[in-house]
Amino acid sequence: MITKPTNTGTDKVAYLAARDEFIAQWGALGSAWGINRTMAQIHALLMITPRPLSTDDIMADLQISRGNAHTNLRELTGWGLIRSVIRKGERKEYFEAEKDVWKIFCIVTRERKRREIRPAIGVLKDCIERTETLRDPDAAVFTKQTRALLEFVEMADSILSKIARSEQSKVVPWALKWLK
Amino acid sequence: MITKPTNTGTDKVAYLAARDEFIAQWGALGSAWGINRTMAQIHALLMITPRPLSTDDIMADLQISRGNAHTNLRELTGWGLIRSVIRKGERKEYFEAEKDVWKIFCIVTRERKRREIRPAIGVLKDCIERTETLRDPDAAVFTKQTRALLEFVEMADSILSKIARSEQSKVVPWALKWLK
DNA sequence: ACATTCTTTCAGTGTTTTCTGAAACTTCAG
DNA sequence: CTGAAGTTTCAGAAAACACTGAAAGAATGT
Repeated sequence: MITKPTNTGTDKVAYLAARDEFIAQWGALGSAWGINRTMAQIHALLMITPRPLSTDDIMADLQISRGNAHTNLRELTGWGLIRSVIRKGERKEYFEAEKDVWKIFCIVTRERKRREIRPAIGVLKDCIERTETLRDPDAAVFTKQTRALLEFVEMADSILSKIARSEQSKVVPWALKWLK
Repeated sequence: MITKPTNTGTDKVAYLAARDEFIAQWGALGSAWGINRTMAQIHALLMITPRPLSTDDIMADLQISRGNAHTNLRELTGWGLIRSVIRKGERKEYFEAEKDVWKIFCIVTRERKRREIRPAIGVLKDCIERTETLRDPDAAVFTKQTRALLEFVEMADSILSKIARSEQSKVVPWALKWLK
């Protein structure tokens, strides 16, 4: 005899299916933006789980090895997207994610600025410095183009800094108004 | 006897060194953002070269195979970042890049919206739809969190659309003013 | 000191992504 | 129609990247 599932039983199944879909897609999205798939999936899992999870919980849920889970949890901690939680009386380490979407945005912005935008600015400045006094006509075009890029990237950088330093409560109403 | 290099000779050497550095770093930056290294390098090369280049020119310059050059040139064309130029009387196809930094930004924004943001919005909507009526408490948390994400992504999408539709001449002065 | 529990590391392996090069195809001039 | 010039495709090779699992290292309690 087949047991008739309870309502909460079917709910759980539907929920878990949607949840898995979300985790999988979030992982794929991460990939497209240069973020390791597993890292994005762990992040997704922690974002939508209302309680801290241990390394073993995550290994079991995503079907990944301890080493993989460990490395990516550290990486996420490095970004500041998750933090570890120690429960008193327990030796195991648990992890919980920052859940506020605005804060997540600010963290990612700050980190990408630090990791990629700043170094790019350095390279551009270096290229300009090394070529701006040269007489070669191709060099002149090169300098001009890298200058334009530098100017743009520096402006984008400033604007992002400003936004990421603002409160969501100030930016969102402003954005809504501006969008009309 | 070692030939003393002419001024323009040393200039060329310095320029080529800076140029190679730029191309290499632009490639690395592309990688970090989920863009194929070669595609980014070809883009860099075309951006800073004041004349259209043929597939063979690019193969020689970046030391890559015909297939690789071809594929990535098509991909860049697909993004709208470069266009092919046919010189009359010649059968070979040449390529030139969009050089206006603001236009490049708009193109990349539009394409990433289309390729990644819109599908992400689809996934989020689907997850919400499938879980919003469930009674399970974890499902409720899940729906709430995905709703928050959806709201944020949709707002970001609108703002980017608006910016990418604007003229640089309108946005830049506004940004400068706003930054003070 | 020792056992237990948990974390960290990393060499080896597996997977995914990208690249090569040669063959097939297209286009065009003669 | 034929051959030369150029383009496209794609199977297999190479490179980059990610993952596993087991061993070593910490931390804690007894």
